[in-house]
Amino acid sequence: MEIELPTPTPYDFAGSVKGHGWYQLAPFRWDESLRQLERVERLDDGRVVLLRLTGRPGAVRVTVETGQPLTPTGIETIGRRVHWMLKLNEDLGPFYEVVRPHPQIWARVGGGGGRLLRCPTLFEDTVKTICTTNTTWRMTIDMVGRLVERLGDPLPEDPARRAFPTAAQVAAADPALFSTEIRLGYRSDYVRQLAREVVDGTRTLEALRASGRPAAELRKALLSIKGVGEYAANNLLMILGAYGQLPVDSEFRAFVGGKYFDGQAPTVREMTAVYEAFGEWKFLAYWFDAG
DNA sequence: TTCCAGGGGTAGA
DNA sequence: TCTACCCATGGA
Repeated sequence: MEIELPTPTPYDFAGSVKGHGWYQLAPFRWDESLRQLERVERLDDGRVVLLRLTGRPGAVRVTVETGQPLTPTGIETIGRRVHWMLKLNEDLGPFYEVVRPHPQIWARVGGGGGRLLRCPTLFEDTVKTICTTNTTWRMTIDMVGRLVERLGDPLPEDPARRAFPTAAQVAAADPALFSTEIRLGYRSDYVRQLAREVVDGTRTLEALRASGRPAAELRKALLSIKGVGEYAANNLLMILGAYGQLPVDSEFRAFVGGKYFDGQAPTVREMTAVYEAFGEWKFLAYWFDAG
């Protein structure tokens, strides 16, 4: 069956999805020939379905591969999650205005990009962000792939493809599995602790997705997660739609140092000052400045 | 062998 | 607030 979600104007489906590496992490998969984003998704009732997303004029089409018809609740759930993942609710108009005078950045986002892909739950985005710290992107892809492969629910029609594990599934997993199979390194303890906190209710992670919360409040909550520091918190603020903080990591240092400081070793304060004029849109300005 | 990759926690100042 | 040191993992 199919669901059509109206999109803002301008909107570039592929540009937005591929503007960030998240589309390369399981259970997302990008089909370049079809320009289609796929994702195995576990619904609240435990059913596992395959979503195929494609850009249409004025809309995103969601094709749901499923043996049995979806319930109205299931359809509503999928629509809501896809809407969240694609950030279709955000008003990027002010961002476009701020970067319009910058030809290089404007060329990369002016046609409707900038709605960087996120996951249906903040739990998944947080786990993935932790898996980007102190490692290479290649290893992040592998770590997330193993997490999904070992703990996620299989798609009935193709059991090799799986959904992202729920917090309950991560919390209930045998700890030995992490060291022998999933191999997140020291990140395993952070991920498992977060999953336990979510399951036992001591951390109401998904509540942070509610709109209207001040960025400072979100930031404080995110930094209280073990394994989430400055870089990870600012990356998650971006995920949540707050773009006023920069993700200062080795990539940021290399890019800003190379482009604006002739390869010298500026301080973090000097580097972040480069994007000061972009105000509440610093993250996206940096992101598309870097390419 | 050593270094380090899209860092972060902790102890000690 | 700042620094030194440690942390699993795997590639260079």
